[in-house]
Amino acid sequence: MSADLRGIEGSRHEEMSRMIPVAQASTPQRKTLGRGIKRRSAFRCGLCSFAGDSQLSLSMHMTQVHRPCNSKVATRSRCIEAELYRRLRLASPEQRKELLLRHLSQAQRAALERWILANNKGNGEMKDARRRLLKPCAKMAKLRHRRNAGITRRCRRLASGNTAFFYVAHASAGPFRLCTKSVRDFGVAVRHRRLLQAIKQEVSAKAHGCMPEHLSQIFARAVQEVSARVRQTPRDVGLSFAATVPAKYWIGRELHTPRYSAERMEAGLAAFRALCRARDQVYRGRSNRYSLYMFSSPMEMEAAWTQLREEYLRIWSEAGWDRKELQARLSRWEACRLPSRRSAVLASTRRLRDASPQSEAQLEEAEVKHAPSDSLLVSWGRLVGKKSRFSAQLWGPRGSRRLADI
DNA sequence: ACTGTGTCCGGGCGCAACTT
DNA sequence: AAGTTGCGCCCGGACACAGT
Repeated sequence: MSADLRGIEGSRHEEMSRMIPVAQASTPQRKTLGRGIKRRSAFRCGLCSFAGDSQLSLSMHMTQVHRPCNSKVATRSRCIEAELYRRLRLASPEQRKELLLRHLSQAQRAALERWILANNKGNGEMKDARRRLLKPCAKMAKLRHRRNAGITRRCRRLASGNTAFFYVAHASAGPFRLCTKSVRDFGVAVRHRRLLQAIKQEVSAKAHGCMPEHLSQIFARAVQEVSARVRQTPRDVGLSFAATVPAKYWIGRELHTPRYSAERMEAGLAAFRALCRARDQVYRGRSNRYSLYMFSSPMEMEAAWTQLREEYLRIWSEAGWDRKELQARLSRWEACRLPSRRSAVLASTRRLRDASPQSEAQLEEAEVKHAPSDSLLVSWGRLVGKKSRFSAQLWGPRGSRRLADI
């Protein structure tokens, strides 16, 4: 089976990758720096001379061309069928069709189809299908309720003593969490859910590779267009939304705006844009404790958090919430996060020390001096804006030094 | 009584460092 | 080189509680 499909690797992957658009891949602020991947001139492979024009083309290249030929492990990234299937889903239906027709032989198409049928059981929802491939047992309970996906049923006790069920449809469209008003009729909730799904699809179709600040316009337009198309006003379905920005590094969770009804779209989008502006001062993307500080220094992270925190407080207090309580809550969340932030810094410090022997003594001094105390992270906040010796040594004057530059 | 809102939680995916 | 691990990001769902 894999043998059938391996025929597509090599000469064809460049052309394929050019044709598949992928979210994030071309997003300018995303920096890709990893195994054999260098960022400088477009998307260039560090192991050969291949130069792709998107992250997808490069990752396809890495997976297919540099895949070890003796690998027998069927992990997600090692399974050709799963990988091809995953990437095809990133393309639009037209592009997918063209890719399949142009680049796969009949035998390969049949092989892929067999694999999809074997692993997918013809389920409509791709996401659950994918989960099912990975953990067959764990997801079965949810698949039984496939029809209910995206609709929450709530049981309420009425004054008469009887109970009644209400349904609320919800969905995510990028950073926006959408939900509708609760209704008694499940069929109505299903229609609401379809509307939300349509908005979601519209947003994801148009948001490929765009900057986060443009997402708000795309979202607003999607709500308008889809509502007009299905002849249901946002008011009819009681559409409301909240937007989120990632903040796990600082508080272990996302930050979100209050919920805004569709009538207050502009206010909600303004809040979202404000949070984005603060959040996007530093790297946004997948990273771990080792790679985090390749992109932003702790001081930069701290400065971004200070601003993000301020914006969050402003937005919620404008919505009528008590500022002191909000501050207390943020501090509580922050406190829970301090140990892992500290370990990230230590991991990064050790890594930089190993990579930069000439400054070893200085780094060790900094580590010994600061490592044992949680106050290190707290003190960063105070150091922001000052030219601290610590920051100057590790990350250079502008805090933009990377391992690759060392 | 009914509805809207915020919080919390769990699970999957992707990436990169680490270990074998 | 291959496999493992840890973690951030993303998403969906459940629930309690306050407001109308």
